[in-house]
Amino acid sequence: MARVCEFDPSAVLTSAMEAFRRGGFESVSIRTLEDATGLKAGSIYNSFGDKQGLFRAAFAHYVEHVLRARIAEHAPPEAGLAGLRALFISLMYEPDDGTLGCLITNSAVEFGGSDAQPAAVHAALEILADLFGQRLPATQSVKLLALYQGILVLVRAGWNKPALEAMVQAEFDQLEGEPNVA
Amino acid sequence: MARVCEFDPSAVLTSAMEAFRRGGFESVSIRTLEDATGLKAGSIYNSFGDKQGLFRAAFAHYVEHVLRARIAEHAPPEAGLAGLRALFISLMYEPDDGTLGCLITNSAVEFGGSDAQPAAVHAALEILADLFGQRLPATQSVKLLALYQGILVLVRAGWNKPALEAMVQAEFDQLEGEPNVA
DNA sequence: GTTATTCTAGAACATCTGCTAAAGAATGAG
DNA sequence: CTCATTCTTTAGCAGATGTTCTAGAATAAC
Repeated sequence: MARVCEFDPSAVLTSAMEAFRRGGFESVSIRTLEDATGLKAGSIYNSFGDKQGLFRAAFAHYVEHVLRARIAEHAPPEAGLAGLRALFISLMYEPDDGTLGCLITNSAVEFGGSDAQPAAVHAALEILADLFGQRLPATQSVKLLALYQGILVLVRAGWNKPALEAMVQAEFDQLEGEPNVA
Repeated sequence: MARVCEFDPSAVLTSAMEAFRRGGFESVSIRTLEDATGLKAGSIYNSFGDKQGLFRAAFAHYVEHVLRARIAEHAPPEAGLAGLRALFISLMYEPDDGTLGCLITNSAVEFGGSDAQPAAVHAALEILADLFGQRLPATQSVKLLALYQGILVLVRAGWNKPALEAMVQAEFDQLEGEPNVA
């Protein structure tokens, strides 16, 4: 019926996602996104409506292909607390030293000041909260959620990673030593 | 010898600080800072050199008058672990529901993607690390640092505060129940 | 091959960005 | 008062910003 798209949507979203992870929403320009994705501005607007639309798509892509993939890899349902431990440890071994940052954490901070915190951010945090809540009592699952976010902040800030890793190990040692009922 | 400044430096820095806490560095424009501080662009550049200079000054102002003041109020040296508990709880009772956010946490995230993470951010994190380190063993003090950052992310994201508060109470109950040696 | 439809390319727009230059206003030393 | 010095104000610049418009290219049903 008409001309077909030339680009690979998944590759484009991955590139845009990376750019947004690195610089946040505001300070990544359409020109930068052109370079990152290989698309021209016209095509971006044709495919995603506007910059926010591309961000929304990239955010969803992140939740699906980074967050959910990480959970599936390290902490599948049957892996229990050991899986959660592996999940936390994996945060210290990100490809580029973790300075890319987590798009969820970064967005929570960047949009936290505006009136309209995107619902997607809250929903993404809820995924982690649910994951922890299935394997630990309420207070401890909230603690893990906060710890998770805090670790990502510190990793992005370049904090000493061995110290963070030792802390995670000690924390899970304690968690596994206790009688815990979800 | 010459004309004297008309503005109150501390008030100006407080206003600028608030603007930066709300929106970060990048997305707060000089025009916004003019409105926030009451100064005209010319005066800002005359007094602080450039936008980064104003930010640096506002950041130092935050460390001195918000972070250090909060520590002095809730967790003076003699207050021990109970003081740290009060410090953490205070994060949930910020004037504007905490959506302003912590300038340190926000900056760690915003500048984490660039090559040059400002040294001031690391130094500010170190203040907290030292505070915790004086009252707890290493692994637990790192945990508190991460928890602190994570709580600020979650508060800024609008997360359920009573749940966070309960988590903090439980965590410190456990911390005080153990035999801890710094 | 025609044609309706969709994608791409590139230029262009209005607005906003950080920043500066020039002129006017206030100060205190002499 | 005089005058050098410093602050404040205003206007404006050059470049970047998100977005749109138009022309051209590719597709697939007919």
